[in-house]
Amino acid sequence: MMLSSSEIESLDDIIQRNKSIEKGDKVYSVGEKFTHIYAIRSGFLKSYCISESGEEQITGFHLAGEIVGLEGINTGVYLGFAEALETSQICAIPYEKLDKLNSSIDGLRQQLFKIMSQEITHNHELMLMLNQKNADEKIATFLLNLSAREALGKGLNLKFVLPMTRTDMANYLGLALETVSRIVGKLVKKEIISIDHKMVTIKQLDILSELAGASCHFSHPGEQNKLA
Amino acid sequence: MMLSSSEIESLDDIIQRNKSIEKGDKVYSVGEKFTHIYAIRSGFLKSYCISESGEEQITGFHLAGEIVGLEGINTGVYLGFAEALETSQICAIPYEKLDKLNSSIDGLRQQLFKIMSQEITHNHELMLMLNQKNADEKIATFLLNLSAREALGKGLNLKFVLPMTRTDMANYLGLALETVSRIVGKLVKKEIISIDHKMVTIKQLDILSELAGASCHFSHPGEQNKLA
DNA sequence: ATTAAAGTTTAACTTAGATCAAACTTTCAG
DNA sequence: CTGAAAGTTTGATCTAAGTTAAACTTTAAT
Repeated sequence: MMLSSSEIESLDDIIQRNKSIEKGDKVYSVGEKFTHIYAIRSGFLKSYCISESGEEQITGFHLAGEIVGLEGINTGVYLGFAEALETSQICAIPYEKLDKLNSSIDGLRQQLFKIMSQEITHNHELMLMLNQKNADEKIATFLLNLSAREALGKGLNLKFVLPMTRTDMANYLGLALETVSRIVGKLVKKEIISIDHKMVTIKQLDILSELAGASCHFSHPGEQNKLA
Repeated sequence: MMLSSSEIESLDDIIQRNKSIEKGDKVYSVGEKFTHIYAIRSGFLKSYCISESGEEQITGFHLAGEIVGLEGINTGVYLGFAEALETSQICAIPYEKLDKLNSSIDGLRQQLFKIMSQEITHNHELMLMLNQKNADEKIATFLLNLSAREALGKGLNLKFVLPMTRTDMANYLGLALETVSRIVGKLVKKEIISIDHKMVTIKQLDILSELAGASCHFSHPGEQNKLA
C-alpha cells in the first residue's frame, strides 16, 4: 500500500517533517483547535481523555507508522491528549491542506480512509478483549499485540519494548495496577516471558498465544497502513 | 451539517434507496466482499463479530441516521455482521462510486470523514465505560445514550424503545444477562424508569444522570452527522 | 553521589458481579 | 388458538479481581 511519487511530492509540500518531542511532552491537548493529524516516525505515544470527574482513560498506545489526532476531524477540536512516553519524532500534517489537495493526492485520501476504518476495526477487537477476556488473557493479548506492532506488520518481535508503566497498562486494560503486576510477574516466573528493565522477551510464544485466546480477526491484518 | 443540493443530486445517482429488511435479516456478513456502506433510514440494527472460538461480540447498536459497514473499507471485506433487530429501511451506498465521484461531492466526502472520526470518539467513550464504570453506571449510561440517539441529536427522549434483548445488552456492556435484568429491575422498582414491553420511560432523569456518572465529553456532540 | 519521587511487587482481605439453578412470561409459528 | 421456544426474573452461591497496606526498586533531579 504505497503512495505514488507524485503523491509523495504533494506530501512533501505540506507536511512538517520530524518534529522532535521529549518524554512527557504533549502533541495536542483537549479543547485545542484541530489543525493537524500526526504521523509518528519513531518513538511511542499514548492518547487519553479525562472524564468530567477527572479520571484519565487511556484510549490507545501509538508507535512508529501510526497516526494520532483523527478524533479531532469531527468537531474541529481535539477531544483528548496525545503525549510522548519517550523521545519521539513526529510529522505534523495539516488536515485542511490535505483536504484541499485531495484531487492531486487521491491515494493519500484513500489511505486515510483505510486508516480510519482500521481504527474502527481495532476498536471492535478491543471490545471483545475488555468484555470477554479475563485478566490473564488481557495481559497476554496486550503483549502479543504490542509485539506484532513493533514488528511493523512483519510477523512479531520476540523481543520488544514495553515503554508504558504498569499503571498505564492497567488503565488501558481495565484492571488494577496490582493485578497487572501480579500477572506479569506470574508470566516471568513461569518463564513464558522474561523482562529486563523495559525490554520484554517472549520465551514461549505458543503458551502466550494460547493464553491470549480468541480474537475477531477474519483474516490477518498483514501490513499496517501508513501515511508517510 | 447539510449537503448542498448538487451533492444531493450526485447522491441520488448512486444510492439505492429504501431497501427494506426484516427482523433477523443480515445487511452483510463477515467475509463478504465490501461493496457498500449502509445508511439506516428507519429501524434498528446491531453489528457484531464472532471470535475464533465462536463467541459473539456486539460492537454497536445502530438506529436511523447512522451508518454501518465502515469497517470494510480497510480490507475490502466486511469484518463482521450487521443484522436488523426490527423491520428497517436502509440505503445502500456503493463505496467505489462514492470514491470516484469525490470531486463533485466534496461535502459528502468530508461528511464521511466526520462520521468516521465521530465513531472513533464514540469508541473512546465506550472504553471509559467498559473500563471504569460499574454495572449500575453502565446500564444508566446505556439508557441515556439510547435516549439521546433516538431523539436524533435534539436533547433526549424521555420515552424510547429498547429493541434489543437483555442478552444483547449484556454482551455489549460486558455484563452477565442476569446482572442486566437485576439492575433494570431495580431501576423500575425505584421508579427511576418504567418499562412497558419494549418501551422505556425515564421518570427521574436527574437520578438516572447521576447514576450514569462521568463521561469524556469535552463539548456535547450536538447534532448527529448524517449522510443522507 | 544523594535522595526524593515515581513506579513495582507482594500479601491479606473484601466484594461486585459471575455462575448455577429454577420458575415465570412473552413471542410467534403452525 | 396452542404450545414450544425464546426471553426474563429471582435467589443462592462462588470467585476473579479489586482494595488496602507496606516494603522494595528504579529513575531522575540537584
